[in-house]
Amino acid sequence: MTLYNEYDRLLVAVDCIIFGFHGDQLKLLLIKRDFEPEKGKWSLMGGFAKKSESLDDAASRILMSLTGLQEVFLEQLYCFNQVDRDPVERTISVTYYSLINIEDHDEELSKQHDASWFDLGEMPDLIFDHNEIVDRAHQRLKYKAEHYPVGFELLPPKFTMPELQSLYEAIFETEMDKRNFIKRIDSLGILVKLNEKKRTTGKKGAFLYQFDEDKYKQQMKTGNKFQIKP
Amino acid sequence: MTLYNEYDRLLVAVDCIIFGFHGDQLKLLLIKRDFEPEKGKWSLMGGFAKKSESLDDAASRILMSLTGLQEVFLEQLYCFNQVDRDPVERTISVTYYSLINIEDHDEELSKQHDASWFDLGEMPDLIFDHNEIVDRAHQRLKYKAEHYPVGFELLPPKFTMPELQSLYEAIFETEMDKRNFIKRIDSLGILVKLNEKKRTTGKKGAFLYQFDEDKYKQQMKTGNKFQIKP
DNA sequence: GCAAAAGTGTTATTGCTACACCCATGC
DNA sequence: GCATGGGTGTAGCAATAACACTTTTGC
Repeated sequence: MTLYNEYDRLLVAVDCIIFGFHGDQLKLLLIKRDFEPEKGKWSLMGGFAKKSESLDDAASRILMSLTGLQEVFLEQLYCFNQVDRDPVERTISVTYYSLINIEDHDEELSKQHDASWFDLGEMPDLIFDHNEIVDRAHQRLKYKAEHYPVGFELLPPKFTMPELQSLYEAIFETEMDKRNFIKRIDSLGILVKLNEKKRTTGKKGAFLYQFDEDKYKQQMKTGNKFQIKP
Repeated sequence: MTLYNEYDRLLVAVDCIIFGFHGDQLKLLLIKRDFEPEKGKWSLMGGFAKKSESLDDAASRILMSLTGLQEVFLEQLYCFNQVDRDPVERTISVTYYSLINIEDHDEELSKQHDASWFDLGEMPDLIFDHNEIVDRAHQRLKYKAEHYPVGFELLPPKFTMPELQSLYEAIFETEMDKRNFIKRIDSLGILVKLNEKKRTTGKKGAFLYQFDEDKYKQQMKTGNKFQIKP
């Protein structure tokens, strides 16, 4: 079939916003771009879509190539489509944001790409419209973390309540009362409290918790809704 | 410059989900497709992106060509990207949803496209993945209408409380208590009550209201948040 | 023994839900 | 005069927000 012949074909970039969390700070993994244009500037990790591959798969591939991670949280964010956003050629960018446990990523790989982590509040100027993309990703993360249990993706499997709280404080850019926070989390009925303490922070040590996927599904079935208010 | 030479270019479709509201029902404007493949089947209105045009502009153009409307609510929904979603050629579809006052659209134009309005609950089978697209659009509309004053886009400039309520009931697929509904709307402080009644429905007639953009902005400035709970 | 972070309950207020009767008018 | 849809208030309950002291232990 040779229908659709008269129409334009476009370059489709796939760019990834990679969130991590460490030491009370939301962080983003950025690369030093190693090709023209804008070689040497900071940028989101990206690549181009292939004809034989879905964009979802392309995003996975690109994320994998920088972090070594697969099967992590990865969701389409938005298609940025201004005509002149890339000076070389008309390119649209379909963006995906990812939430990873910062300890899991492959440091060797990220070194190869001249990548490094930046606090969300202290980002350099990025190429093209990437700063705008990051803003939108943060907005989406705020929404998503409020209504779905995605925060845990940014933490190790075992984490403490103070860690969880400071994660949400970083995402929402607010401060919260710790008693109210714990009450809210507790009432969700989706965590398991372990009989272990993490002793690295503080001197008393804090109990470790785990997110329990099954408990979460159970809660949703019974009509309860996940929600953490900012 | 001839960078980026090695990469694939893709067909980019732009499809529009056009919502309307009439007689207690959320409705969608669909067209009978007049070209192959799937000629004669029901479909969303769409077109292909041009190299020299942003996708936002393409969506406006496509919406305009079917409804005659410009400057109406139009927002990007999602990029559907499965490799085999269009059997002819690899095509990604960047979708936009629109909210229009059903009385405003140009019936001549829509006749030319063999378009007609369907209740959201009584949709025919659509081509490709368009049913899935509609589902996602409805999900988005639920979210958007809950948190932003977009419902008014679906109504005439002057509307009654019972009309507004049944709009929200249609969007959220729930029933609401009319006293609580009015209380909530009133407390937002964004409507102007007019000294006119609409007498077509019922025998008593219902007071007309108008949405006041300035009042809305004022309310948001003072920290109030728009929210209509389902 | 003291500094640093973890853990723990109660109260006041606010917001939300549930609920039933009268009103105005067209026929 | 009666049928139809429009309009109105309150009370009980649940969720939320505000708030301060004690505990543990590494140094």
